[in-house]
Amino acid sequence: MLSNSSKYAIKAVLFLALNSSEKNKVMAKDISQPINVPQAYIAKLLQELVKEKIVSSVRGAKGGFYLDDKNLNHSIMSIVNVIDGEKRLNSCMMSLKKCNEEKPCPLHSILSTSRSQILNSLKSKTIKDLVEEVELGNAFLPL
Amino acid sequence: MLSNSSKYAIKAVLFLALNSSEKNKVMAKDISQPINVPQAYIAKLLQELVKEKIVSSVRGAKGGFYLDDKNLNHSIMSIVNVIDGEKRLNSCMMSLKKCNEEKPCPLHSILSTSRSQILNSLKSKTIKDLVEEVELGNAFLPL
DNA sequence: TCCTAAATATGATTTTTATCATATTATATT
DNA sequence: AATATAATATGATAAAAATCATATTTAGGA
Ligand code: FES
Ligand code: FES
Repeated sequence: MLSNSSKYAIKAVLFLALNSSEKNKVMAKDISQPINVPQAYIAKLLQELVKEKIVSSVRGAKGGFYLDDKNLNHSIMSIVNVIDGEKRLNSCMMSLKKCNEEKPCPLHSILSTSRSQILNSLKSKTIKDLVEEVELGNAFLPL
Repeated sequence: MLSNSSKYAIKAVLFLALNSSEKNKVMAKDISQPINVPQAYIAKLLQELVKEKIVSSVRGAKGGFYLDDKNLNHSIMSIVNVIDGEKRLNSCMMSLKKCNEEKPCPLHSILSTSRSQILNSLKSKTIKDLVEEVELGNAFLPL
């Protein structure tokens, strides 16, 4: 479904959303442990997100990663797109050249509605939305 | 979502369902081209399916692969399970240790219903079901 | 019984994904 | 300005997935 890297990235972003701010930056090494992803690995992923302006950062002493209000309004899909690329989730499930509505493969008929729901959720839900779920106690973030 | 291998395997099985029978076996090399998967690759995948009795085969002259009535009643999920293993589709989408209904991650809340629908379809739909869709002209099998 | 055809077992190679490591650059503090 | 700190750029290594290759086994036909 999602790559490991995307999953890690989402965890890290949510962690930042909950535990950082412009005046309270968090270093890679302090993200690594609570989300259970190796430091060098999460650092690299965060760098890609910074490049796409989904995460903010400043380097040097007192530096670190954080999310500002603009960052918080990005969709979950935008994270996945940066890390996994656009086509991972919408290619044909039977590996036809392309997923084709006019000439759907047999799996298309039975799976594409559910898949669209997933894609739509990922597109419409923002980081902020998920954070709210956690704050309301409807969702959890262990490891 | 599904691995390449699983997608290839499903294509091959559907091709066999439509073009083979006990008295009309099809060789790996004659499956390879129409489904657009390299011969050595599809042969290996089919061997795994034979081992799990999802596909039938006989070797030697006049041999080849085919599906019998029993084979046709296997679910699509059974193919995926043989090729990808059981946990590819139901692990936590944020890579928590396990997908946990009691302490769901933020993605769980928004995605798990759709994912369950996908899993249920894959479990309930048999090879025969999909073949019927193709025969009715509701689904297609190019490349 | 031989010969040929085809799957099977096995494993090698390539590509992609995941993971680790480090030298460089930018920032704050002294 | 000098130093320490932390991200960044870059690339190396490891593991997994995808792909390719081949010797062995089994079945049919001459
Ligand atoms: S998923 Fe195969 S055509 Fe859409
Ligand atoms: S998908 Fe994360 S807990 Fe179910």
